[in-house]
Amino acid sequence: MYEHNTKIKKLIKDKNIKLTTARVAILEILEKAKKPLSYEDIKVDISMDKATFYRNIAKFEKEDMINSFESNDKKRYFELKKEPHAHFICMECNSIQCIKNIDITLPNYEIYNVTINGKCPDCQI
Amino acid sequence: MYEHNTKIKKLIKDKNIKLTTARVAILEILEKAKKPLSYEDIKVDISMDKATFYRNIAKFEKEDMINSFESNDKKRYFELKKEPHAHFICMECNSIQCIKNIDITLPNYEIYNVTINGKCPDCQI
DNA sequence: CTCTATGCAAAAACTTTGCAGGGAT
DNA sequence: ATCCCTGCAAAGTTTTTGCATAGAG
Repeated sequence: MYEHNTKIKKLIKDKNIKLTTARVAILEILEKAKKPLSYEDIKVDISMDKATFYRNIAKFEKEDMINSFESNDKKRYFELKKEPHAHFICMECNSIQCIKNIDITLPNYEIYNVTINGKCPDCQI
Repeated sequence: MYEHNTKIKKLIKDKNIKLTTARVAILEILEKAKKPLSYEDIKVDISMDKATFYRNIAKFEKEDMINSFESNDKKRYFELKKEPHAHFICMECNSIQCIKNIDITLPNYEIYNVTINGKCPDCQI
């Protein structure tokens, strides 16, 4: 079973955690999305209890498989871990944009992620 | 009344909003703190209903008098508006540190504030 | 078979809202 | 006198936890 996505399957098995339908489903959606998603975004596409969702998210974070951050709509957003980048959150339209090629370093600090709040180009009057 | 803090008083009157005990109290505490505070931090020093607190915070934000951001303890933190700077939030000890002298610009974006999550120097093993 | 994962329901934590009374201008 | 502000209580939102059952290895 779960033959339909070898890549996701491998992602899970490599961490020595159990391969379940719920886990495959969450990771598949995050992979396809190519942008951060919240529980509300994800639940549209899968039937899974929210407790299961959040418990799996917690496990994925612990295993360093995903990143999360909070937007200004009070929800947490999740994405598969990939090359480091910042997130821009527009306070007008609430859109989230990935900002690559941003270079932030602080001596002696280890940086996990960067969130920038402001007004995006589309929302400038 | 409220003669004890002319600066805060002026801050409020300049915005043409009513000068109330609650408003003066909140702004005085934020001014003295010199670092971002949450409702929980602030309520220790003043007796004020949380509804009043949050309604005034909403008004202050609308009037562009304060900044706010969310930490990873799920609470919102508030500070008086001053020169732009970033906030570093340590995921280990939950401390919040103001980072000045950081230069982040994105062409066509208007930046309100920047939050950096990671591990602070004290929490590196 | 054993141990982890899941679903359901209830709780938790922080913030917001409705409403009636109080206070600033 | 008018309108905005305040306190209280109740509701709202997102995330977490307890417990019994189901499922992966």
